[in-house]
Amino acid sequence: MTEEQLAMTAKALAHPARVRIVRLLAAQSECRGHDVFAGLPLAQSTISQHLRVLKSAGVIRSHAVGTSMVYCLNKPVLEEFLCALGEIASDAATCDPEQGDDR
Amino acid sequence: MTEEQLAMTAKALAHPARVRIVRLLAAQSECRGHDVFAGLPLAQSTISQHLRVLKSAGVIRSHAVGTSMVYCLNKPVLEEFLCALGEIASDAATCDPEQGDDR
DNA sequence: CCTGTGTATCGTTCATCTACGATTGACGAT
DNA sequence: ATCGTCAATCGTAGATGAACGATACACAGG
Repeated sequence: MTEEQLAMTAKALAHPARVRIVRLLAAQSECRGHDVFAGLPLAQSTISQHLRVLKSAGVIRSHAVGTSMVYCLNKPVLEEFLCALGEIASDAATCDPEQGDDR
Repeated sequence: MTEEQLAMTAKALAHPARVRIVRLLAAQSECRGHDVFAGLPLAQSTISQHLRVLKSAGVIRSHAVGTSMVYCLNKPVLEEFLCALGEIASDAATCDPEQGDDR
């Protein structure tokens, strides 16, 4: 995974409202738009925007059901992201103590 | 981990230059400032700023050695982040096909 | 046909991010 | 003392993000 791709996915997750959405979707598998809108203390238009960000990063997917939308996590994308980061982390030696921060 | 904390760490990783830095540090354990500055096609001041972002999110640590700085990953922080996200992802059912995106 | 519901999009405002050059401050070496 | 090196910080310009209300559109129900 390139640095751009990693950064893109991270950016999609870089806002509390979006993390919340991801958690909602994880908790209930498929989730109607109304439930998402009701699950956050934000205007509908704002949430719609967050959904778009998540979707264009590939973190979630959506499809219409009747008159409304259903959103769900795109698990593979999330997993690939975790995997790529995990590899980086496991490469790292556990840079020991020397404890404090200086300067 | 709260949504804010998750989002904060994600935000720290939400820029290609910062992902790059994290990769550099993972690759060489401890890394002199000069090497970081040389490893990216950006001005020194810009890189220094990115380092600060990573550091204040707790993703990296630093200490002075002689006249220069040494940076290293803060592995536990990275791991906690991965772990928290991993739990979310594993909660999620694999929201099947219905394939396409609509609307 | 009119109305309401469910979402997306537009336009705007304010805040934050990114990048840079210039500057600063600490330290070593000459 | 003077200079060069290393890294952080300042100040600024331009880009992007976040939030909102208003509006637009598709469709279902009456």
